[in-house]
Amino acid sequence: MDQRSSKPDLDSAFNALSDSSRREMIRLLLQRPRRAGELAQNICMSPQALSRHLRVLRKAGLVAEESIENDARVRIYRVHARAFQPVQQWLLQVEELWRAQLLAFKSYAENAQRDRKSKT
Amino acid sequence: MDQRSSKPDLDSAFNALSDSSRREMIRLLLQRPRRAGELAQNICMSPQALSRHLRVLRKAGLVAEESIENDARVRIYRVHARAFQPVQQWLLQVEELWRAQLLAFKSYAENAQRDRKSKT
DNA sequence: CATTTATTTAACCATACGGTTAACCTTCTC
DNA sequence: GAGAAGGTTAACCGTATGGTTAAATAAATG
Repeated sequence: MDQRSSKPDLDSAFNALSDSSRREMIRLLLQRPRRAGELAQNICMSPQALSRHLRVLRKAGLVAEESIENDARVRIYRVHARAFQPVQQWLLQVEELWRAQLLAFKSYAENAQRDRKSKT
Repeated sequence: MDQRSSKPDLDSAFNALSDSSRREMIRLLLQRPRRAGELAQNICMSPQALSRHLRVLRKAGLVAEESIENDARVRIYRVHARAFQPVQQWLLQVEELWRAQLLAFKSYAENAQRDRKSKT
């Protein structure tokens, strides 16, 4: 019955996206799958630091690593777009509830206005 | 020229959403604006802890507090839906780039297939 | 005015995060 | 095989986060 453990994927996904370097990495990996070193050049960060960011993204399921046949040392990173779906979905739900709140307020305001008119 | 300081709003927004308790608070506040105590009942959390979560949401701009005329002790919290827009927008951009990547792969695959056919 | 009510802030603590340096794999390359 | 290349992990350290208890604020209430 612990609420905090109900959606660990959303937690880690949102958390992974809360860092601008990681978002930039996502953006670069969306252009095309890249090697870690390639990212390090563009992000201007030490390979070690970048590797940790990659691990955060990997654990959140947002990126996947795959080997390449030529050189087994390098791993290619690719965005796993499916993992964004829960995030998108949550935000869409927010939008939906927001609209419902707007409608509720609108009808409330209209009722209040009608009540004021009938009172005078 | 510091990349990390370019989008502090997105950072704090994503970070604020990376906690399931805070997401639940958002959900409750979307149903209707509520007082802090009301949230504490539903979230099952000490008022102090909840207040800090509220501050995180407030600093991220996701919720706004407003006073109420009846009792000036209580503050009503309300979702500030506009603040979700940058987040949504960023994710939409991801989706867009993802589609571009899909198209690129598709054309690559088709070319490869055509090349194989023409070779035989 | 003292008390209760509603909530936030302060102080404290344990834990988590992020960067750096150094060490470690693994696989090319000679 | 020795060494270099490409990356990841380990150890360390400062700082941020989150919860708790206790104190503070502010206003309704008796």
